[in-house]
Amino acid sequence: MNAEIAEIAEKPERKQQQRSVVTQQKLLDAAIEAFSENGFKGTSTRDIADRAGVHHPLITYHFKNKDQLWRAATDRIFRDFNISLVKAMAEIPDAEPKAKAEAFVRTYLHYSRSQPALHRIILQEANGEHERMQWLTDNPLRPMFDEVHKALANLQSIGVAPQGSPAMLFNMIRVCAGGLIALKLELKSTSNIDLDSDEQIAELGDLIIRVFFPGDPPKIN
Amino acid sequence: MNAEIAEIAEKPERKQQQRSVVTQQKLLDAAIEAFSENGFKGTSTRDIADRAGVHHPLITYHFKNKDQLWRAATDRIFRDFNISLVKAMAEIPDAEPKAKAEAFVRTYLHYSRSQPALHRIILQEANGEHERMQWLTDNPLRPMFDEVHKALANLQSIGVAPQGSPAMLFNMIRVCAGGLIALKLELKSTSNIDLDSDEQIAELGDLIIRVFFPGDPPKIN
DNA sequence: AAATTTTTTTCCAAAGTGGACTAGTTCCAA
DNA sequence: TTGGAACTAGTCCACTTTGGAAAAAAATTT
Repeated sequence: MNAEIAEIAEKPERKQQQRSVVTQQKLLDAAIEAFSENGFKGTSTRDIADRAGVHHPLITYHFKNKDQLWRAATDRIFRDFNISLVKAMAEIPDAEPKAKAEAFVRTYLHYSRSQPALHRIILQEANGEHERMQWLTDNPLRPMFDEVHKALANLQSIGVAPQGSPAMLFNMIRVCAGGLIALKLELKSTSNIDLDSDEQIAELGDLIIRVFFPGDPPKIN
Repeated sequence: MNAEIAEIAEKPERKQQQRSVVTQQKLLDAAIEAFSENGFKGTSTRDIADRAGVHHPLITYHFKNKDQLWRAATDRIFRDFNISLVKAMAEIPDAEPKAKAEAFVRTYLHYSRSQPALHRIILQEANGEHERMQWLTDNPLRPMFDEVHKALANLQSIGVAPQGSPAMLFNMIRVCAGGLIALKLELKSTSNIDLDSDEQIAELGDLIIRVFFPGDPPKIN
C-alpha cells in the first residue's frame, strides 16, 4: 500500500573493496580463457570458477549471471586492445600512413599473441545467429572496422595497398594475423611455425606488410 | 576351456542395407554441423541425432561412440575435399604452376563455402592439447600441407609468389579463404560482405591471387 | 521361413546445470 | 571500536543432460 517513495535514493556509497576487484579480474581472466576455448554453450560457470580458483556462486554475486559475465569478459578484451592501439598510435603521431598501418599490424599481432581470445571469441559466436554475435558487431566490432576501412581506402588511393574492396582486404589482413594466431597450436605441428616466438611473430608481421602494403609511400615533400 | 578357434573367422557377410547407409550419411552430416558449431565438448550425441532426425541410440549402433563418430565425420570432410581437389586438378593437367595455384585457391574457396566445417572443425580443436588435434595433424593435415608447401616454394622460385617462409605464406592464404568463410556471419553485419554470393566469392578469389601471386608466370617457350 | 541387420523404445546411473540462500567473515567509515 | 556494508564460504536444490546399455520390434536379405 505505502508507495516506495525512495525515488531520490540517497546512496551511502561505500567504496568497492580491493579483494573484490581481484576476484573480478580472476573471474574475467578465467572466463575469457574458458569461453574462447569451449564457446558459450560449452562452458559452465563452475568451470570458470574453478579456473579462477574461486567459489562459483561468486559469479552470481559479481556478474549477476553467465550472460553478463560473458559480456563483461568480452568487453574487457576489446577495451584492452583499444588501449594498446591508442597507445601505439600515440607514439607515432605524425608518421606516414604506411608506417601507421605497419604499427597497426604489429600491435594487433602482439596483442593477439598475449590474448588470442580476441579472435577466438568472435569465431565461437560466428557459428549461428546468436544475439551475442549481434552484440559483438554492434558494440566493439563495427565501429572499429568502419574506421579502419577508411584508413585502408586511403592507403589504396596513395598506391600503397592493392586495389579491391577495402573491407575485404581488411578482413584478409585481420585473419592473417588473428586467425593464424588462433591456430597456433596447429601451426606448430603441421607447419613447424611457433607463433609464441618473437622472431616468427615479427616474420609474420613483415610478410603481412610486404604482401598487403607492397607500394612505396609517396614522399611528403 | 574350449578355446575359440574361430581364428580365420569365416564371415557369412551379409550385405549392408540401403537404409543403413542413409542414416549413416544423415548422422555424419548432422555431426559435422554440430561439431563445427559447438565443438566436441559442446555437442551432445542427442543433439546430433535430433539434427539428423534419427533416434540417438543409432549413433552407438553405427559408430560405436561419440569419439568414433567425430573421427568418421572429420574424415569425410577432408576426404571429400581431396576428391574435389583432385578433380579440379585433373581438368587442367598441364597448366602452368600459377594457373594451378589459382585453381587450388578457387577450389578451396568453393568447397569451404559448401562445407565451412573444413576450417571450423580445425579451429574448434586448436584450442587445447587434445588428442583430436593430434589426429587431425597426423592424418589429413600434415600430408596435404607438405605437398602444398613444395608447390608454393616452386612458385616463389619462379617469381610468382613473394619471398618468405612458404609455410607461413600458405597458412596466410589458407585463412584468407577458409578463415574468412568461417566468419561469414560476422562479415555480413560488420563489413557488408556476403560470402554466400558467387560474385563476392569470386572477388575474394581474385584478391587472394592478386595479393599472394602478384608475379607474372614465365613463358614456357 | 530363417537368419541377420537395422530401428525403436525404454531405461539408467552419474554428472552437471545455473542459480538461490544463509551464515559467516572481512573491511570501511565514523 | 563498533555498526553496518561489502564480500566470501558453504550448502542446497530442482532440473536437465550426459553417454551408453539392453531388450524388444521391425525390416531385409538369403
